[in-house]
Amino acid sequence: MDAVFHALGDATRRQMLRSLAGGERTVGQLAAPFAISLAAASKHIKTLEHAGLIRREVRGRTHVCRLEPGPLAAAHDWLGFYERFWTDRLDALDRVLRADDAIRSPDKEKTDE
Amino acid sequence: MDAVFHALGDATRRQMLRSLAGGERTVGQLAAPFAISLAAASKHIKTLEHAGLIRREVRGRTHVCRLEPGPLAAAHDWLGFYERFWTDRLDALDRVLRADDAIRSPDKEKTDE
DNA sequence: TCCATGCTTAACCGACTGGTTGAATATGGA
DNA sequence: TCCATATTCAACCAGTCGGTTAAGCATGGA
Repeated sequence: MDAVFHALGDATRRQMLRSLAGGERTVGQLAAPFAISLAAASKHIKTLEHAGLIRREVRGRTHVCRLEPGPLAAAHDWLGFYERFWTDRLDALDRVLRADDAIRSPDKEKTDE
Repeated sequence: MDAVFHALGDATRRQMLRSLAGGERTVGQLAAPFAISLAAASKHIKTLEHAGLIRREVRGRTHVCRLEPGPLAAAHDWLGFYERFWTDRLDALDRVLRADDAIRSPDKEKTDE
């Protein structure tokens, strides 16, 4: 989990994942959009691989990468735990607006406890 | 987004968020479970604050923190973009199992392109 | 066989990270 | 007023990060 969030905490790597969402990409293809050396890109890719976010298949002299969605799903689930906080908040706002609009009953924002 | 994922990329900070899911916590309360100095905990909290994940309210000499769900929702949404990859994968598995169970029609795993 | 291609590795650099300790700041209470 | 409490700030340290350049290693094709 540490490795996953850490890997996601870099815009270059997130863009690489976006690219991989379009299908398989070689290391060179992944590196192309960025103004960095191939060595630097290679490190980014290794970071993604280490986090389990991509899988690499060596075909001849090219390394073909594909998205590995498992860790993304795990991170999504982890964040999902907090879903009630933003939905609750919207519900609370909704209640306040509804009450305010109708009968003017003061209703304090209630943020759990 | 960089700051958010970076903040989440540390187990200590993630545990602090979990604690805050239970309601408001002071800096001291957030720091208590960890075998680190208060100064170190203060830095973690500042990191969470900088990422917009928490809000701080100074009450007298204590600093009370509360969860700020917005960036968590944003991260959740960002990951949601990839949802089709793990659901697709499950769908594919489902199709394979179903076909395998019924009529034995070979169906290659299809990972988009 | 020889060379271009695709990519990794190694060594290095400046910046940042997570941790420390010690001092500073500000509030609350006796 | 004086002290304890709650917290930050400043300086420091070792380790990691993202980047570089230069060299190395396979593979594919002429």
